[in-house]
Parts: sequence; structure tokens; C-alpha cells
Amino acid sequence: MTVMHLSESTEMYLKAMAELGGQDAIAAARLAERLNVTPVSVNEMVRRLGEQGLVSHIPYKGVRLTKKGREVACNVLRRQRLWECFLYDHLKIEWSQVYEFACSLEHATAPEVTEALAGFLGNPQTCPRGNPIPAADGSFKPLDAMPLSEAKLGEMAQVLAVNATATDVLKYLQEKNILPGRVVTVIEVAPMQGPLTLHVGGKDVALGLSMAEFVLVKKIDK
Amino acid sequence: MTVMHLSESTEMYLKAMAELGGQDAIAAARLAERLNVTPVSVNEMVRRLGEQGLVSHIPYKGVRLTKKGREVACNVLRRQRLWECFLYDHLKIEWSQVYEFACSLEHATAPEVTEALAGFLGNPQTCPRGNPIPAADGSFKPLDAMPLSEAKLGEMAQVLAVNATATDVLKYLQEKNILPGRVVTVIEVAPMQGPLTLHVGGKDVALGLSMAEFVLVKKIDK
DNA sequence: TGGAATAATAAGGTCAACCATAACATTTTT
DNA sequence: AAAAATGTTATGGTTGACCTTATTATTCCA
Ligand SMILES: [Mn+2]
Ligand SMILES: [Mn+2]
Ligand SMILES: [Mn+2]
Ligand SMILES: [Mn+2]
Repeated sequence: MTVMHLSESTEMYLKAMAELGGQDAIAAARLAERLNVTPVSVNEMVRRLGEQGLVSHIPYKGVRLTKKGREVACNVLRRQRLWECFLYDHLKIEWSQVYEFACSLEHATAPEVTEALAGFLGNPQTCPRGNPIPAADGSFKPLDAMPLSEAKLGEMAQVLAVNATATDVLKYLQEKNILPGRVVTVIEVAPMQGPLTLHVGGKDVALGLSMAEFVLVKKIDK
Repeated sequence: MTVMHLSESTEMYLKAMAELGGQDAIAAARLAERLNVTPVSVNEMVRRLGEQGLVSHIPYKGVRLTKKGREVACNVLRRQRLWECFLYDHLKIEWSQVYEFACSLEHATAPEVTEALAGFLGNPQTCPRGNPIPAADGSFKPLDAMPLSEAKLGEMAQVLAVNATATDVLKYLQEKNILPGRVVTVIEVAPMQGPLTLHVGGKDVALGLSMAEFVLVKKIDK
């Protein structure tokens, strides 16, 4: 089984699916949003990925990673998050920029470099955004967390991870103190898909639902 | 002056010209060899680079970097050699593989990352192959060295740098102990473009002239 | 159950970076 | 001064990854 070289584009499609999808099928439109391409382009690409056995597409149901596709995706996530650790911990790059820089490096990283980097970093388990780093064999224990968007009024929760990728979104979350480790309390839930109001770090913060989807939290009792 | 994003291909053409050319014009055929493409492809690309003001082409004379092109090339060399330092000194990657891995990373490295990396490494002046690392402003003092291929019978010289890039060539030079710092003595020069025989590290080594062109040395008196 | 919304396809383009083959121009060598 | 070698241009292809503008198919919902 030769390890063909996959393009940056291919790796990004697979990574996006792993980040969005968990196990279930993903609507092509969601992929299009995240990758900033048109749905037509996603459909074309999905056909190509299907031919390579990386995804399966059930029309009108969605796209799903195959075993092979998931393996590749986990490996991309590993490279990405290891670079995030290096950029943040050793190069002292701005937290909100770490993702985008790592997202370039991930595609230019040979297996030998990935593993040497993991060793250099001491085999970290999570990246600066709180996401778990898949092991070299691809194994991967997903966070036991729920999206903040599902939290109810009055609930307290601890932020475990931020799954956003856009630098401006990350910058916004950083400014508002919505960062891994922080505890937030939901003090208002506006109707009609309106924003959540949170209490965090001594301040009140309004957070739109779609942003809150990318904040993964663990409920705290009491 | 917006810093348009240059493709990997563009960066590799410019870097190859800086590595091969020094100041003078480079024959398109030399570029084609180094980049493993056909001369026709080089001509097409040279046209595109010319339109962007990165090179100037005098037909039948050769291609030459413009000021702007040289700046870009030096910046690519900076990124490349900084990564070489990191991979070799911190990740303990095999000496002969360091170039090829750095050659991927160089195109995926934002300016902020380049400068943070330089700081992390303590602003090194040379890469593991002995080549000088251009400064952040692009300034660059070339080695005061000659190619080993020009050494005369009986001469002693110290290896300053190895300018080869192919992993198998680097592996060969490493095996034969032709590495930065080593002192070599020319004990035979075969006629008809034949190989040099060197004494280095207690052993006699035959080295073809074309490989010797990529070994930069400083003559040692007596 | 019939629209509306959503998803998928079809058709026709673009662009960068490669390829081969052939014709032509210039330089170098004999 | 020819001939040979080298370099350049012209033509015509390919591939991956995008795009737009229809058209068609399916699902969802009132
Ligand atoms: Mn990426
Ligand atoms: Mn390169
Ligand atoms: Mn088409
Ligand atoms: Mn053409």
C-alpha cells in the first residue's frame, strides 16, 4: 500500500470532514462553507475523493469518510496540532494565529518530521485550542464535550476546546476570554436563534449561536 | 508594495537561480536539470516570471534574477536554511534528509513564523550544510570559497559548504566524510574530466567532477 | 400533497504548471 | 563556411482545482 502523495486540497477536505463530522455524514453545503468554495466544487471534489476510496457519498444524505479517509484525516490533524503546539509553546506565536500558520505547515510535513516533532514536544495530548492530538497510529479519543450552543440558561460549564479555525473568530474568542480552561455561565438565551449571553472572566459576553457551536464545553454541576 | 503570494513553483525557480547563479546569467538548461523539468517548461515559466518582474531573460544568453527576484530568492533561502537548522539541531533528523524536508516547509512558512523561528534558533549564521543564512533584510555575504572541482593536484582544502540538494548525493558525501569542516587533499586528478581522488578522514575517496562542483572549499596553504 | 428549499448534475470556462513534438534561430565547433 | 549543438518558439495536450449558470432530482414542510 504505497503512500501516494495527497494534495493540500485533498488533505483539507478530509480534515474538514473529520473536524465537522465525527462519524456521521456531512452535508456538502457544510463542507463548502468551511472550505470557502462553492457547493458545485465540493461535489466535483467529492467525486474525485470517492474514486480514490477516501470518502463515500450518498446523494441527498451527505458525505462520509471511509476508514482510509479517516486515517488520512487523523494524520493531518496530528500534524496540524503538533505544529500548533510548537508555534505556541516554543515560537511564542499569537494564540489566534497559531491555527492558520499550522494549517500551512501541516501539508509540508513528512512522516519522519512529524514523529521527530512529536518527540521534541514530549508527545503532547492536546493543542493550544484544547483539541486532542491523534496518536501516531491514528487512534483518537474524542473529547467528552458538548457544543456551548446547546447549553441551557443558568448552566455553568468549563471550556474544553475551541474548534474554530478562522483567525478573526479566534481573535474574537480570545478577546472575550472564551478559552480552554475558562468557566462560563449562561445568563441569557435570546429567542429566535439569538445570541447567548455568558458570564466569563468577570464580564458579560454575547456570543452568537453559530460561534457557540465551535466552543466545546463540559457541564459543571451546581 | 503588497507581498503577493508566490507559488511553490515560483519560489523554487527563484531559489534554484540564486543557488546556481551568483550574479551571472544562468542557462535555461541548467535550471531545467536542477528542477527536473524540460527546457520548454523552463522557457514558459521564465516568461511568466519575467511578466512579474522577477527575472530577465536575454535569449541565447541566459536568465538573471532581477533585484526583486533576488530578494524573494534570498528570503526563500533564509526560510529553507533556518528549517534545516531546526530539523538537524532540534529534531535530530538525518543530515542527508534535512534539505529535502526543509525544502517542503520553506514554502509553507509565513514571515512571522520565519522570524520567530530565527529567534528560537538564536539567529544562526549557517545551515548544517555550511551555507550562510541570509538576514531578515535579505542581506547575504556569500562564502569566500571555490568549488572543489577547481582544486589542483596536491592541494589541501577545507570544506566550507555542500551545495548539493539531492538526498542520495548528500548521503554519498556523508558516507565519504566530505562534510563541512573536513580537510581534504587532492591526491589524483584523472584526465578527460575524470574523477578527483581525495584523501579525507584517513581514507581515499574518488569524487566525480560534477559532484565536486557542489563542494565549496577554502584552500589551505602547505 | 404540492411547493419551497435544498442538493446534485450538466455544460462550459479559467488558470498554473507541467508534457511532447516540431520548426526555427543562434552560437559553437570543426 | 558548413555542420552540429544548443536554445527558443509554436502548437497542441493534460491535470487538478477552482468558477458560473442552468437544469433536474429529492426532501421537507405547511
Ligand atoms: Mn491546511
Ligand atoms: Mn522547496
Ligand atoms: Mn467540463
Ligand atoms: Mn497552448
